[in-house]
Amino acid sequence: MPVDSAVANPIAYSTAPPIAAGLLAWYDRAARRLPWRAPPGDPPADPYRVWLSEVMLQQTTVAAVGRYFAEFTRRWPTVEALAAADDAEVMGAWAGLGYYARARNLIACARAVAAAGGRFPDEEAGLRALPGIGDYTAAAIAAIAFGRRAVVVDANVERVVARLFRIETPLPVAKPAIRGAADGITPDMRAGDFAQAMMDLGATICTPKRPACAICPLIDHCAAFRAGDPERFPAKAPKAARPERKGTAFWLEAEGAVLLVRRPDKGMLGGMRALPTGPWTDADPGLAGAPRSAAWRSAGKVAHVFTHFALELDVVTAVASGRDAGEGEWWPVARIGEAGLPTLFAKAARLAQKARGKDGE
DNA sequence: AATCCGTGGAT
DNA sequence: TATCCAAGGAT
Repeated sequence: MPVDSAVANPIAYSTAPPIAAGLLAWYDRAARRLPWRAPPGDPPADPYRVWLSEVMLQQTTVAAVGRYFAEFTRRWPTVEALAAADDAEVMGAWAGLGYYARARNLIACARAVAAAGGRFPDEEAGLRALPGIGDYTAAAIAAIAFGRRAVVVDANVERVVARLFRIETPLPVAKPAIRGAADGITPDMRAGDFAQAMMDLGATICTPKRPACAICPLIDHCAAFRAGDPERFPAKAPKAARPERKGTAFWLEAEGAVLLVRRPDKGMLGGMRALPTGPWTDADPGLAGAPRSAAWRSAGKVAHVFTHFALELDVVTAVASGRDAGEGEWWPVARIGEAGLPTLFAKAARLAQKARGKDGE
């Protein structure tokens, strides 16, 4: 197939449309070197690493992904190794990275691929059918790991394209038009490099605020630059206000261990270890939902902002005389850092321990 | 189709 | 400090 030669030949853009040609020439000079990425013009990176990085990078910055990618590939170097891992180990390793449905889907996807022989599908449709792989990720893996021509549209591409063509329609209504425009500039050759070049451009030059148009390789093609208003694009629909909720987290200690629970798979922080909590509501729920009645004392409050609401969590502590089976999981306090708590509960745990330390000990 | 789902860095 | 926003997906 011409796919392989397209990937292997770094000069294959010479006959590409002008925008792609200019962008690929820039990419050959300026590509960011990233642990999961093959250098420009090189053969594609390992599909497992491409897939893992793409899932981690969903709505997540390159800087945040770095050490998680290193740790995951160290512990699970292949898709078969990841498929064989315990769920709790993987969820714990993901703790702090956010959007935990990604970790649950990551496990399911690894097992589906391993069960099918350990090779990822090399076309968009097959990839799209796997858990946690949507339109963007399917296109990205097909292009980056397999050299397929695919229209890869993430938030960077949306911004670059909206500016190039000065698309006035606000997101998300503009998505089909933006995808059509992206299709129109996607070359047949080096589709993976082109996709990564668009994302590098969006991340380093065509930034949301104060884009560095003076050094942009596409300056001669950009309608928004010509009009003098690139920062206006992409237009976006106004977003809803963020409500505030209140809740209580319970730190129950007995014999040097603290009671942890596993949250339900669906909903906030699904599938993660956590401190027991009551409801998260408009009004302060007090001690509703306490794992048992006890002399609860407040250690203070933790503020945490999620995507669609802000939470103020009152952290209360108590010491129990003994452990009851079936309440949850009694975790050694001294090793709480290894429990894989999401950030909200890691903050709450720090506060609880600080308060307990003051009490005496 | 609109809503739900985390976190931390940049501005 | 408050707001924005990032290599989106599932329902």
